[in-house]
Amino acid sequence: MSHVTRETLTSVLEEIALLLELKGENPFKIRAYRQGAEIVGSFDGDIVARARDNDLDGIKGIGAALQDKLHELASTGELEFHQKLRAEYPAGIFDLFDVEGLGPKKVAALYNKLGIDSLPALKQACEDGKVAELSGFGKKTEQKILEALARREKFADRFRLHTATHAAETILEALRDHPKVLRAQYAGSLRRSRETVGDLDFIVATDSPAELTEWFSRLDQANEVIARGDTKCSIRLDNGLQCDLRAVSNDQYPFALQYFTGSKEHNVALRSRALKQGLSLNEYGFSAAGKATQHEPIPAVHDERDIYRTLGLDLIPPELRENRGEIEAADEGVLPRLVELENLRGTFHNHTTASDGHATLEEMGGAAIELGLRYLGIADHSKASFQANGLDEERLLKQVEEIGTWNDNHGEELWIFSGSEVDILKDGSLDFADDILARLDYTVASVHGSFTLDEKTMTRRLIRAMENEHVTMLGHLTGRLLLRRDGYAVNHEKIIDCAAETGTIIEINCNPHRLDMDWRWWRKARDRGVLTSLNPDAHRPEQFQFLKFGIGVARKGWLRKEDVLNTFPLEEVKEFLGKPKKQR
DNA sequence: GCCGTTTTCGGCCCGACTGTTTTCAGTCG
Repeated sequence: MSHVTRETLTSVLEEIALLLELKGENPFKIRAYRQGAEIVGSFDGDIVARARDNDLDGIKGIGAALQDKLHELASTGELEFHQKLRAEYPAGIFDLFDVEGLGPKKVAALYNKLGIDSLPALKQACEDGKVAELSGFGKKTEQKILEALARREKFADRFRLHTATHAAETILEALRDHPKVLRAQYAGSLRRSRETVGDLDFIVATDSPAELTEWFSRLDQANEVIARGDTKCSIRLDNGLQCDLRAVSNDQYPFALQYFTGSKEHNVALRSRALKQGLSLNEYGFSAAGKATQHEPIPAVHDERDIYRTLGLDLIPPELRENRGEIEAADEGVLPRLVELENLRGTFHNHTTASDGHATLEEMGGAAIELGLRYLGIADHSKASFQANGLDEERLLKQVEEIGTWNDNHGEELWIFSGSEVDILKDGSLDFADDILARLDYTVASVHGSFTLDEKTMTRRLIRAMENEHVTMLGHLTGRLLLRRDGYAVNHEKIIDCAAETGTIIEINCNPHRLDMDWRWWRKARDRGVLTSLNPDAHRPEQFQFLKFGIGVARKGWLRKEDVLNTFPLEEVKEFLGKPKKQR
């Protein structure tokens, strides 16, 4: 029996939904499977064990049929219903859904009428002009499919935050400078601080929407205009990133901003709450829902806060809008006061030219002062990371001396903590002996090799490291590189429990390639009493800017100022690091 | 397939845009 994970359950449910769509099944049944996948994916608890034990009663959205199917899948590793559906279509057909402009109806037509079952077959059929002949298709559709196929080979379909943020801020600035724009903001997953984004959404309030969409389509950055109407325009930038503009009236603006910020799941939950109050909510406003018996006046709405207030909720920060308990918390008035960039007083885990950084200790210190930080933690690589010019004991102790000199001269302005990003070796031991580590102010323990251990062994390896008195924090927990490499297998729950027991901090690595540990785990970790540190892992001064991405992760993870070590004043950090780990 | 202080049956979010049509289906968000 193959090993069943949460991922197995969600992907099977999603695949069933797709296959049912191909067959032209009842759309509501299809949605039930999709929602089932969503619920399983974000379930707070060991959903795999619950499914195996047939203990799924009372989970909203998982009815009798899905319970049976999940139980069968979790206990046997297979699901007959799924296998049978799958056998009706070739495997390559799933790739067709990824082509822009192709949905279930068109994919079904391509397969049923032309036998197209793979991307190469699709390309060939378009080039032969066969696709244009199908009813419901035409010359333009055929051309667009070819373009979409070419684009797939050339561009990524998702983008990391530094790329997306840079483009978004440039365009937002231009929008706000436009004389006909009253208010403007970017919405979508970027506003929610997701770890990667698929496209950018801009909302503007204006009295001249058509003029704005026209202007947007002519932006310098627009490599291609995908669509343009009187209220909506989509362009594609040179790097393939799609940007959508929605132009609305000033009255509609808060609704459009709320709606397009999402998430979809959050909005669905919000709308159903509105309906219970006799209100219908969409991207343009509130209206009376159902049989309008006697409708109370709908309160005026000027901004997002008013929308939430009308629904009896505190304003929910965009980062929390994932339908993971934020609506309930807002209802009870117990939303956390989230940490902000301005709360940060220092930062740990930064590199210098001593290992693989591009700036000297003095340059990094100078940049930290310019940023207004009160303290800085240096943590260069250890000797096992020879590819990164890791420090041996001698060079490390020399650096400790240099930092001492810095503190003698500049400590009043910027205090530097001497540390090490010490490698966790394959067996969980550390790259430096305890007596060396004891001479440092702090350490970040990270895995830089032997990534392919199985989950149990990898988890044991990390736990052994955390049990060391001298390990202050764990670096980039899973080693993932977003859009490039999955993290190594590790049992997050056990790591979080161990961090809580041993008093080990888990860093949020703020590098936009990592953003590790993932935001989805932080609320749980926080509730167990685990502390984090927002670490830019800066290899050059500009990379202190990564802190803003880490703040996004922390906020998405429901973290408050008091959950983040580097919001503490210097004296408190010194006191904290001076205490034995267990007492922190 | 799921759900129920309107319902155990009959609902389930919907508006904008494009392309293929000749009044609308499909896709997207």
